[in-house]
Amino acid sequence: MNELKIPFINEIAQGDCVQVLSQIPSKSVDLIFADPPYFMQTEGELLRTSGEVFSGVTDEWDKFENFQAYDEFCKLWLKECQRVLKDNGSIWVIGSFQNIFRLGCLMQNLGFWILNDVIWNKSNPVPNFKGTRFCNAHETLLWCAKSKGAKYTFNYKTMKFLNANKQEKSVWNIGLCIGNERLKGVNGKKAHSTQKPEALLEKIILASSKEGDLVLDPFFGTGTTGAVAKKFGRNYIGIEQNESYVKVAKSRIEKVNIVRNELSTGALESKPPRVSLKALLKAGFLRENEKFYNKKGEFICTLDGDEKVSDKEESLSIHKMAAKVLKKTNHNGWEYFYILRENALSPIDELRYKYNQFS
Amino acid sequence: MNELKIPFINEIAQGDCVQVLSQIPSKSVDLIFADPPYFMQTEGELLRTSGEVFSGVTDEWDKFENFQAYDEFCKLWLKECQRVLKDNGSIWVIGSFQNIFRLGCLMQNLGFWILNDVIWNKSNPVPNFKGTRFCNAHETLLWCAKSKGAKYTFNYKTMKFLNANKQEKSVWNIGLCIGNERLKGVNGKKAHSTQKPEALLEKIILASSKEGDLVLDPFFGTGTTGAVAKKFGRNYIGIEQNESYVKVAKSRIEKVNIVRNELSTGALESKPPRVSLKALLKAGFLRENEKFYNKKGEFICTLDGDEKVSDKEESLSIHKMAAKVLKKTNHNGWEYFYILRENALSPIDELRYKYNQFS
DNA sequence: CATTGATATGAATCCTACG
DNA sequence: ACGTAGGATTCATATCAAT
Repeated sequence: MNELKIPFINEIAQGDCVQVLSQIPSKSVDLIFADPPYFMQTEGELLRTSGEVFSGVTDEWDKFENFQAYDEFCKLWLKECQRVLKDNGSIWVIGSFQNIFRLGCLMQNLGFWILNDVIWNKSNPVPNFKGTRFCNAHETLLWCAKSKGAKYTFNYKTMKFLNANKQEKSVWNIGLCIGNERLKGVNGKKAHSTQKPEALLEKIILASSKEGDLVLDPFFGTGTTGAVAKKFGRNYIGIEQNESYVKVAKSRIEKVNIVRNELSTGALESKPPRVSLKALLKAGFLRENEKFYNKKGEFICTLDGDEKVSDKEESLSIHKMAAKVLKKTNHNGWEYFYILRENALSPIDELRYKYNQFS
Repeated sequence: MNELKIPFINEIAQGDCVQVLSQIPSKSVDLIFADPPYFMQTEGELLRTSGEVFSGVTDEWDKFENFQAYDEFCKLWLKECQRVLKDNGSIWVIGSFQNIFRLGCLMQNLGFWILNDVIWNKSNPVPNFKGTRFCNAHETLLWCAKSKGAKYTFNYKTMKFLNANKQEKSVWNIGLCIGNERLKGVNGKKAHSTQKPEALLEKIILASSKEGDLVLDPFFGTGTTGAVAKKFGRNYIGIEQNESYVKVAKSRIEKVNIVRNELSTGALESKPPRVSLKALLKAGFLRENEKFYNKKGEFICTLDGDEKVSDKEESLSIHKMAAKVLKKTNHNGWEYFYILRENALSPIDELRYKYNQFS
């Protein structure tokens, strides 16, 4: 195995994003979350309807000459991200309409493969004070595999569990980062102008990483990614240029308590053991010529040899036989068939778990 | 005025999109809605969980060699759209993650100015059958002015009215086009693989066009844009290559009934008449040294000359005076002040409407 | 007629571990 | 790396038949 010496693990590297990235070995990171400058192109002051000045993003780090300069900057850090990402890793990038189309186009051109564009639908957005457009109530996240056809981690069942046991969709309703969660500077003002809510990072990390994975955030800010990574038992690397952000992030992450549960460990993703009929027969869990019934107790077919079942017309796998009965193309035979034990129906699905336990 | 001879008004031009566009005069169109091919890049067959083949988009018109070919195609029709659009017109483009980032980037590069990216959040999306990603439950619309700083139509109050009198946001919850609305071919199958819901076009047209405006759709399909344009008293031009789509669209639009109400006419957008205090005084609606009260009947200030009001400290406009009392920078004085008529408080806001009516 | 249940379907970048 | 067998996977609506 290649023992890569990866620097900055569970640390914050203060410095230029691309320069620090260049020190990280290729294919060493499982997950990347990037919240780059949005290049908002705001001009002048925006007044609230009350007449106060709205405190938006006016930071120096959000200023670029033009689209071309912004594109070039993004191409640099995106290429480095692609290099440090493991072949089966994935990357999330967040933006809004000012920059996300440039990022998406760039990423496609670089060979990233978009898995989803996820909409962060803000439940409490800043209104459009002047009534000149629709209230901009969302931001867009791009979730990409390293390349077309590349593998990636997706904890489908964990996401489903967190969504009232329904398949999670591409639109997420999450509130802004406000209240106690919003980090304040010594002056009582927000410490960072674009701090992301932990709920957003929790979903991202639980969806697309495993316990012990390494999560990289090249625009670490006040460290939401690091805090959530630590909370759920992931490792992190933070890169941040601004010293005051680094300071805030460090003390924040120190205070984080680790949570270990079925969500963070990926326990919900476990798959049933792969056991063959042959093995079950050999171990005595199935009998020769065993009769298979459906849930209602209707006789369907008989074990034929040690691999297939027969309905006297033909010999098929349990899956194909279940599908045949249901007039479908595919069906899971383990879930369809029952056998008789002590005059009662017993699901064959239990057998593979028992076999796995006792062997 | 320039009397442009615009062809194809309230007709469907059958032919190549760019070729037909080239026949339309520059700066002649108020609104464009474009639903181009998405370049879905699907491969092979997708099976439903039941084992049946899912009938997605396999049309020839959605096939392109690669991103470059797609980009070049889009650049051509987008440039023509920009040419035919009036300086104060706007354009909507719809897509999903396969193509929208390319379109957005292209449009920014061409000088279009993004006003909003609007999310069509589908209430009943097709699930992800295999559980491999988040269910793709939305599409993205780009709404752009012709250039930075260009004017555009936005019927803010109409949108607010339709959203339970709250400012409309950038995420719209709208269902898929199904049921009776979905046009069927003679075989009973969907006539077009990607027919858009009328609810979507209704919102777009009511938000960003005026009665009598000309709405262009360069990818007309089965004519949802034309049907909704006609319904709300707008003119349309449809461009569609496929003869069978044109046929369906024509008969569809013929059956459309025109609806004329406060939404379609833009009546909700009317602004209060601009009347000066001087004019009100001269016409006798205000008296010399008239006393101004707040809603509670508390005396606030006195008419000072014929342009300002005075609280004995200073002489200000009614707006600045209202703001001063409320300790704000700005406030609408017309809505704040009342006068005494027949021993009752009467809003001064009424005066400018009365003046307008009788003069 | 109201209710229930089975079936159909919608812009889709839709499997993976093992040999 | 590549082919193949095993087996895991769906939500909201509309329609229509059956009760």
